[in-house]
Amino acid sequence: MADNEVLSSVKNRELVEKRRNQMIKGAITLFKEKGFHRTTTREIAKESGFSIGTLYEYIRKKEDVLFLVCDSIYEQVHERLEAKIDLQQPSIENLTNVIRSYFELMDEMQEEVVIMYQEVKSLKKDTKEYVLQKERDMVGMLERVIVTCIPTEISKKDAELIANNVFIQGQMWGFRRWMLQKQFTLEEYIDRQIHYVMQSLSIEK
Amino acid sequence: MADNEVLSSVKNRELVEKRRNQMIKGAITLFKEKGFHRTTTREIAKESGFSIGTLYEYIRKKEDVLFLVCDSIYEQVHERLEAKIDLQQPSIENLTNVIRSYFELMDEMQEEVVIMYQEVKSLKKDTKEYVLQKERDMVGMLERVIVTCIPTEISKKDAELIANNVFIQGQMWGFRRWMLQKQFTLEEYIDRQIHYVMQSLSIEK
Amino acid sequence: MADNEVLSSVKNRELVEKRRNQMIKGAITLFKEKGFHRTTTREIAKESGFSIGTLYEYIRKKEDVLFLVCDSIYEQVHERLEAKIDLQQPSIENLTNVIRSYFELMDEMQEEVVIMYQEVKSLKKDTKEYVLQKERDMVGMLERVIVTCIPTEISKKDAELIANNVFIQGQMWGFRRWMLQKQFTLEEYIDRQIHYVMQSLSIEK
Amino acid sequence: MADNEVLSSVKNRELVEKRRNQMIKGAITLFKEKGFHRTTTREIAKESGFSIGTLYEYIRKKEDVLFLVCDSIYEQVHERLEAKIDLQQPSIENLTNVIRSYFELMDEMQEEVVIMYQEVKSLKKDTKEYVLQKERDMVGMLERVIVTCIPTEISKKDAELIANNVFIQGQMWGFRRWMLQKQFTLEEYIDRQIHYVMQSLSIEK
DNA sequence: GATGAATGAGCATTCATTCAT
DNA sequence: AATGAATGAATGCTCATTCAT
Repeated sequence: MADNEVLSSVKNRELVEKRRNQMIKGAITLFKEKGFHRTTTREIAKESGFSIGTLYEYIRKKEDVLFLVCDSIYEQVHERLEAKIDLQQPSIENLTNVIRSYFELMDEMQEEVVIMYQEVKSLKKDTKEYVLQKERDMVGMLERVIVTCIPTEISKKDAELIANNVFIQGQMWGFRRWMLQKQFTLEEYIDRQIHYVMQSLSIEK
Repeated sequence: MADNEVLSSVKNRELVEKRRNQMIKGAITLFKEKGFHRTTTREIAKESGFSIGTLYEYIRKKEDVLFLVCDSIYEQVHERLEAKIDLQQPSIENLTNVIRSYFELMDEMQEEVVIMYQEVKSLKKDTKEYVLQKERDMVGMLERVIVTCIPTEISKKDAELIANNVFIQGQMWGFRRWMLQKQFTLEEYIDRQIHYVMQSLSIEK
Repeated sequence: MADNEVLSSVKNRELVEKRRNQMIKGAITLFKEKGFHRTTTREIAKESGFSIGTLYEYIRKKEDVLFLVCDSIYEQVHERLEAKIDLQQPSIENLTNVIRSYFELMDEMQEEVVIMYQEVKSLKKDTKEYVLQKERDMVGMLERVIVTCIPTEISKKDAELIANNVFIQGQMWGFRRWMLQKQFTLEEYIDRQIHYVMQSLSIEK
Repeated sequence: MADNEVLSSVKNRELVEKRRNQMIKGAITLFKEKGFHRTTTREIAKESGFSIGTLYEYIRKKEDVLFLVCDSIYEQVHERLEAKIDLQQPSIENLTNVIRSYFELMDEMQEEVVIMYQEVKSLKKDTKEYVLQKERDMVGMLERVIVTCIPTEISKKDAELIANNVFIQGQMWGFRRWMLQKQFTLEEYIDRQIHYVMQSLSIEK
């Protein structure tokens, strides 16, 4: 984890992790409701279950909370997605499973994804770069699975583009829910999108 | 236009329109740089070429500026896209032209699109709903073109999904430029995406 | 004056001067009581007769108030001292008059002098340098009067040293009042100190 | 010493003294750099080599540290000056030696003297009175040496005034170093000032 | 209609001090 | 005796909004 990118006055490692988890949980709740800018540090502290003074024992700036939140979300997505991929042997079925898992994950983590989507831009250059790199990694993961699993040849660029498409179609389910979730069940959405992806990869399903 | 959703103390219609256009132009410049929350009303007034007092003669709340900006952007996109569509007779070529035009437009208006993307959430319920309706309209336009132009049958749902995919693929070119624009030229991007869309529509190209 | 070293959002020159004078007056009252660090910006605003928001229309940082205060005090001392000097023809009597005036001035402005004495160090490098230059100028004035008024020759260095001695003996009357003002009346103090200075300059009185 | 003016939770006398010396040393280092108000208790604890909790075992308030520091500085000055005086028989040479020693001491302890000069005012009434009494004592020492060493008669008042002058001329070397130390070497400064003092005392040198 | 000075609620952040371990 | 995590009052500063001219 990258918690250690953010400086803390408290030395006890375990405690730092514990408090930061409280903080991340509290902050996500609030960011969902009102976004980063409209959430005050006092609210974060309160929601996290400690005082404003204590909050600042574990971070240096309000922005650190946002970074911690973004980092944590990616960490979770990454971890859970990797779990699905690692265990499997390359095969078409495998590919569809991964994509399906990814979509399901995006469904479960809708709110978190929306936060990331809308707030990453508020990070300072360095930390933003750090978080975007994580996003690149995730797209990279999808790309690798695509390349590995399909029997046909595919150019690097095409793989990359399709990986990007899949990636944001997953996110889209969450941040365009007001449009999509009225028309589709999750199942339908996943089935159709996978169908089109397979077509793109010239695979009859 | 929906300028009249936002109340103004000034009665002279023309003047209101003129001032609001200055304001929108100024605000877009600033929002591109620093986002809505980090831009102050004073800055907006200055950039627009009038005083803070005058700014508040034409709006009621800071949020009104954001609404005006979002509305204006959609208006522009809508207008320019409609121009492309209206003139054409339904045909496959026509469809690809529309999609191509849309992608090109998204390229030209990248920054504006990013603003919309990241700031709409800051609008209050009512105005947000208004803006999102515009987005629905645009997706609807794409959907209609798809349905009209292809010779094959396609279900409402499939058309809708593909329209949504195209819609956000266009936006993605702008807000994921840090990823895509390093790998693709606009031409390449458009060609590949259109290719996949056509595949989805079972049209050999 | 150097008011213009401190930026103000308000453009009306006269108003700026008026408000800053209120501010300086209020701040001096408070700084006398509790010093710069223990005085809050809110207190300064209140004592000056306006709101905290208004205070910050006329300064950028709390430190600006201190600078304005220091600058204003020196300005006054300088002005009043110069008035005494300009009008007179060089003569021994003249010299004693200037020194006497200086001591009397230091007596009148005791509190202000104490503020300067104890708070200048809190200024940032640049502004501190600016204020110290004013102090150098004042010592320079005394030095010039000494050199001009006495008939005997005196080295530059000696004149400078004596000017410095006189300068701080004047200040000492204020900031060591707890010691001196119990033992001496102002008259006595001035007479004795002038006596010694004249001795230093080898002038029989 | 007056350490016992400041209450400590720790009972072991030796330990208290040891810790307080660490504290005073650390605090002086920091006060030189940034003054009392800008130095935090945490910094003092760290610089002293122990934790913030431990710091508060040996003092009650932050101001206690300042008192301890001021007291310690005076103690040192007093002690070292007394050493010079005690050993000598009254004589003119003796007087010049004491004054010379005092000036040399002020040179060595410049920074400490500046701290005292600028921070004593931050002490609460009682402790300030205590520290100022020490200053009176020191001036008294100088006064006594003057009276004792010169063959001529001198009034109490004149002796007091000259002692005060010498006292602050010594401090002035430190706190006006930006002005004086560019023009004079320590030797020159001492020689000239002693010369003038002797003149005041009507002693041909 | 235009201006810009005034307002004060609101926010991020700091830091002296306490107290359980 | 020593530690350092926790606390929250206090503070500098910002900024949307108003309103007299």
